[in-house]
Amino acid sequence: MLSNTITDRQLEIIEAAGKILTVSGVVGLTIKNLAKEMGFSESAIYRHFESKEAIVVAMLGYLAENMDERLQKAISNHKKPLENLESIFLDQFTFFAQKPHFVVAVFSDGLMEASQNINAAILRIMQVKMKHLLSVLMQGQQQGFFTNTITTEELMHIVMGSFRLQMFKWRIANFQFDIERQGKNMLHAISTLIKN
Amino acid sequence: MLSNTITDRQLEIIEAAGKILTVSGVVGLTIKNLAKEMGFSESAIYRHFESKEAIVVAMLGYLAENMDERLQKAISNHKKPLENLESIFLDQFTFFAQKPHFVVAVFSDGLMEASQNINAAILRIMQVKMKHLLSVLMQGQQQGFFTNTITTEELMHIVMGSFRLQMFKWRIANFQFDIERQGKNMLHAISTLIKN
DNA sequence: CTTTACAGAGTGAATATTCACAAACAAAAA
DNA sequence: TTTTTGTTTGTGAATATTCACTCTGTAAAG
Repeated sequence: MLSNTITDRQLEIIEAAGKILTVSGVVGLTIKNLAKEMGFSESAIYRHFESKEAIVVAMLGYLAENMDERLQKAISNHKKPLENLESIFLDQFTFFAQKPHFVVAVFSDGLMEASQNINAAILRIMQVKMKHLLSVLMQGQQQGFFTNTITTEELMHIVMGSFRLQMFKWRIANFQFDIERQGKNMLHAISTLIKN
Repeated sequence: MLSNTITDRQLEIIEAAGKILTVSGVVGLTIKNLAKEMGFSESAIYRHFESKEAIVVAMLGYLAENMDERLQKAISNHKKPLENLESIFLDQFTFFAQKPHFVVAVFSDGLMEASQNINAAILRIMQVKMKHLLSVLMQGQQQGFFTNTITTEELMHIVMGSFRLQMFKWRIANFQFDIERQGKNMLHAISTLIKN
């Protein structure tokens, strides 16, 4: 849980790493490129992080924290489950639209294979998302808004799968279409399908 | 369409590459490891392929051809759309259960970033799958078996997304659960959801 | 005077690829 | 039958490049 009090410089580096990810992908994320982006030497990077892995882990941890907070705010018990589901998705799409590099980071296997720590960090992000999603879906089923013909887990699988595929498409299209618009369409289709 | 008549040795190398992918992932797929797996020197690889990229492209092309044939056989106009949908999925699960390395290859971004040719080869595989899926889903909608509340494309997105996520889960679980059984469960959930 | 933040030069390991060369074999020529 | 010629398939050494990371020095701020 150790709430990493990240320095300003570290945050700058994380953001530079993000920019590189967006433009050049995982293979482009090298210390050399990172140093160039920061405008100083390679060795200087190691003043602020002990390893490249630490940079990526910090970045993913930052995302996980951020996402948890955002989703918590997006969901409310006063709203109907369908509205909450909508909020989750819109929140995600808006967030990723602003920071597309996280799409590369989270949905990239190149990263996952790199190290166990990174792997774990990515899974943690997925779990954050699933935690909120599960609670909303379950509530929806219990209150009779969503279909009960399949289990909550199955429902979540389908919803998550659609979301991830949407992100994948956006990514291979080089972020060249409006993810918020497309995402809204997809969300609408899913809603139609799972509504009672 | 130049049907690459692949030599026996080339096929052996492709299969060795597959084995490496399953065990060590994309990062483990080096010429050195490939040579070790084949039991001869690194340079000998270049007797059979002009580059590492060519090996991967050949491998993916082989998969695409294979998949197209298999799916064509799996689908029949005499069967009901739901049965056809089932056949597609079961065929896929059985195939990937036998050759798990293709999961690594197809669902890996590390590979996609490597080169445009590889990228295109992976997309071609997706398109093969989507071609067959779309026809079955459309037929099912026209004949009133599947819901018409959303478009065929939206339907396909949801179905494909669920399939891909299933594969992802299997992969990060290191192929340690029965994909055919789990896949069948997921298929059942989807069927329930999209049936009229 | 000590700490911080950087630069510059360098290290070893890993990478894909190329090179000159050799063994095995086959077909054709003597 | 022997000799010649060419092809296939391999070896081992060397190539240039890239990578994450380290060591040493230095200038400035506290």
